[in-house]
Amino acid sequence: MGNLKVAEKVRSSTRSKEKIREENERIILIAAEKVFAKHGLKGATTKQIADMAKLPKSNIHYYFHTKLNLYRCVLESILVDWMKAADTFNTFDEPREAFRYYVGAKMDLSRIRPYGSKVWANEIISGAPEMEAILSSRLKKWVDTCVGSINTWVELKKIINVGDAHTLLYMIWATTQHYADFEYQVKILNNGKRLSDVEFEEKKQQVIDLVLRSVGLNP
Amino acid sequence: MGNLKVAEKVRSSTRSKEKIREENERIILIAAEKVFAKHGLKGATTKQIADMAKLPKSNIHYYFHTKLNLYRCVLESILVDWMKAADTFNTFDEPREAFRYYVGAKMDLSRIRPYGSKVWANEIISGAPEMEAILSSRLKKWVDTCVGSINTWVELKKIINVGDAHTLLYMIWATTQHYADFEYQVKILNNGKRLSDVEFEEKKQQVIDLVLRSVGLNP
DNA sequence: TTATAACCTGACCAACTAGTCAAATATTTT
DNA sequence: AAAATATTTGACTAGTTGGTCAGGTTATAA
Repeated sequence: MGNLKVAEKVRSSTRSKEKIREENERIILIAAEKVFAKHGLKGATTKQIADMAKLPKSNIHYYFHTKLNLYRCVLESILVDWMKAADTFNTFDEPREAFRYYVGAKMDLSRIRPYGSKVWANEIISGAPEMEAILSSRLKKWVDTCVGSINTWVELKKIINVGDAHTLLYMIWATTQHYADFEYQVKILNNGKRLSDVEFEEKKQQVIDLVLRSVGLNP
Repeated sequence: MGNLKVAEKVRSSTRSKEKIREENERIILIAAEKVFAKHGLKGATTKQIADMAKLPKSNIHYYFHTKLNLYRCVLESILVDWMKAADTFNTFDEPREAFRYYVGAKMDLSRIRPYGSKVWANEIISGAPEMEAILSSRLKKWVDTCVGSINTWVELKKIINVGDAHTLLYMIWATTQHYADFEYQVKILNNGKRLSDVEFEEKKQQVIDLVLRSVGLNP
């Protein structure tokens, strides 16, 4: 009887209410990210998300109430990683290092979290109805800082005059995110084979070199 | 009586069966492109397309039978413009001109037909279920030719060694299409104002310069 | 003029969808 | 042990969706 009680307590502590919620929310968020990436907010169905998460549909609504709310939670969690990569840009004073590590971080993010990147892309393509606030506040502020850094580097003749610094940022975003958002096209044009880890590291270095040369730096 | 007959004939010739079909198909394709751009294949509804085209929903089905077929027709019509821009690349023997005019053509396409670019992006993001055949045949062939040209230029020391030429092509595609696919983000980061024609021409030139420098060419 | 073929569209339907709810089960607190 | 709280889930519903179709109008060929 004593042993049984211990056994129960162990089981109880490994599946406590808190842990249950934590784990289920995580499972649902991962499943939702995949489904939203493939079909967008409107095209995704809660049934698909439930099947992907291997949970009954009611469970999805129990934890996240509505599809729109779940979608917003997915976007938020992507933004965290996005901003984490963004931070690397301001970690370095020299443009060579700033670009090298930021582009590298963005490439890594595309590799590690391709579905997240696709959800973000889908959201912007469809008019950013849920992201507009974040874009015009947090992202705008970060971009302004970056543009300032780049302009300073131009003034100090550390990099070539690129005109509007936004253009350069967009090139970096677009190119790095291409490997996530367009990964199916990349795969098809790579003779149907997904890029291996080694191949991807090669491409990452090539993208870094392209970016550095584009601002007049010798890689 | 004779006059009436003439009047009828005029009206008849301006709205002949052939013209009617032509015009309605055009109107529907344009409307569908917008709606598919915003919501993707699954998320778009035939009702939305009908409303956008200011036609009854039955009319959409009369001309295109199914949503999937209409979607395929939209994709096909986009591919035509895409390949037209692609042709510019092989029109020039010198890399400076080839890149300059190809990047310019792709930027123009993003400006002129942003919804088309978005539909294409959506299709690839969602796994290219309808495009896979085209990508692995027509597009693959074109890309192979381009890669060949770029490699030749590298061998002739006309441009710097960029490693895998695909990486460079992806950078060009991603950057130019960014101005169409992410135009809402571009707008928000441009203080909420859409790029004017003059501004866009500036960005186009900046993108061209970035690309040229990235391959070691002095713009 | 008449017959035929193409165009047009409101009404309809079967399938699907987001979200609800009540009842059952499991955990935690008292 | 019992009460309170949280999780689980099948069954259900109101609204939406792609697609059909009959019966109409309009253009064209005979």
